[in-house]
Amino acid sequence: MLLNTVSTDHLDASDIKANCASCNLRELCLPVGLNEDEIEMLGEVVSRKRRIQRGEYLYHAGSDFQSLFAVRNGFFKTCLLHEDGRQQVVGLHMRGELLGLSAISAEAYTCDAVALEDSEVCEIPFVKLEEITRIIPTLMHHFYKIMSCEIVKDHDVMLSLGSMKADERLAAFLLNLSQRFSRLGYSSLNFNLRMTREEIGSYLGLKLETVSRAFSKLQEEKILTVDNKYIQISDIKRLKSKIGISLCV
Amino acid sequence: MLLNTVSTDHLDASDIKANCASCNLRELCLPVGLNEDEIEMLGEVVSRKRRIQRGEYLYHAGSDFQSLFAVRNGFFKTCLLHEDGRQQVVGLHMRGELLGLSAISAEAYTCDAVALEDSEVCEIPFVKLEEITRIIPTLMHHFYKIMSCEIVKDHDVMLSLGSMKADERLAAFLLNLSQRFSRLGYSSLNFNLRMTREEIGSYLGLKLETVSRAFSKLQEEKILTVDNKYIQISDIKRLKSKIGISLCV
DNA sequence: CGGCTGGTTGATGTTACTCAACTCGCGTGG
DNA sequence: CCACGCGAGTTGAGTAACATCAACCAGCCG
Repeated sequence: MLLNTVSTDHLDASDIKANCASCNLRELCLPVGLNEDEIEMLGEVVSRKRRIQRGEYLYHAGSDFQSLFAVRNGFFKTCLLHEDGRQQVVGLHMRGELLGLSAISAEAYTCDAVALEDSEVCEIPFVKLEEITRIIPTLMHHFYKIMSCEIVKDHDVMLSLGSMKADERLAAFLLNLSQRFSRLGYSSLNFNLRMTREEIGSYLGLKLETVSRAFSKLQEEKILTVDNKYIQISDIKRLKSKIGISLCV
Repeated sequence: MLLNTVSTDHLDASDIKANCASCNLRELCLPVGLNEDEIEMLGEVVSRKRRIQRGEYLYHAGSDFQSLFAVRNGFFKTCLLHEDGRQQVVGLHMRGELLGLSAISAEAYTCDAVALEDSEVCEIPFVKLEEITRIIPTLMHHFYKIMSCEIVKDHDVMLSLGSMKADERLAAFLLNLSQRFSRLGYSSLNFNLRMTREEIGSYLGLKLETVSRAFSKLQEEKILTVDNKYIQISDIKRLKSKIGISLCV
């Protein structure tokens, strides 16, 4: 198991006032579509930046829900923990994405959020966000969209878990990552995985050995090159065809 | 395949003006927590009731998103369709639940919604709903909760698909149904399934034969009695222990 | 150096899928 | 009326896919 320290809730040296106006995620995160004044207002609500180290928990399942978090930098997983210690990864979250949406319904976090690398988040007290969504219709609309989008993403995962074979799931997973990296301006063909084989497996409903074998299989088929966590996609067309066509067997 | 007729979009004899104030789902559906005036406003927005026959589509994946739908009576499945014709059921929806939330992000429905029995829905034009959520903070808050709840439900399904065995998945599924029936005031121990073994299988990531075998197994273990679609749970404690404990093998 | 974590690969076991036969209930048409 | 086909469900036998168990390697850190 990971040797995690629980993230403390007090302000420390790593806490910095956030500023949406000057943030380079303006086009991806909550501020999408807002004018300068509105972004200023949103900036007032977004209370502060917080640094979270690799392996550290941003929040724990069951703890009191106060805030959403926007990933400003880094990579997180969210996971449900069984009584027996095994975990199901239910989400992977990168720059510009919101964490904690599932907590709104229960007024407590419903899963654990763990940093997969040293990360930075902006804390967004939900009560305040709710207030200003009333004042800024664009923001409310966008927030509805973000939540809806989360549901769509979950459906995609359900599709993958429910009706794909191991290598198809991995292909779908890699294509999804590829697309998200590309949206952030990174290469869509070469990237570093932030998570272990076990975490990928947990996300895809597979054991780590199966994930490893699926990687080897895709490599044998010359679709990609794997060097530990570094992935180079060499034939994205065939990678895509894994999802669409191999289902038609 | 089902011989479905596509639901038409024009008003016909089966369309009746909806009325939230007098609806017996007030405590479950959108009106939760609203006062009389607010419910009146909401009633103005909820445009009309629509009857959907068994097998009929409420909406199709890809078609223009205009409205959410509240299930007033009956039972729906939502599903994603593969190119090869196979489908993944991503949701099952009963009285008091909202349909179409995943469409908000894309401005088009992302899945098909099909009635599993003769049903009634209230149509809620989303633009109008959005307007009044600005005016009625309680409604906005509740709508956020509903969307968040949808995400939580999806996570539960992902947990089931990703890390449970066939009979555990079925147990989790039945317990979920049981709970939802009970919330609606129906028996939590005897109920009729509205869906076929194939649809259950699609929802749980299993083949219909496997679902059938899982039912037989639970019956052999004297946990429940199966008579075609009619289920009687005779030992709910052991049914529950299927999910918690058999994971610890 | 030795121990640890993360990853790969092989041999074997288990689960669920596939294919097939059969039943039951229902509706249709000769 | 019964024969028939059809869809839904159950059950059995054989098989494919994934899990499990185990050995091994590489990199990292104390």
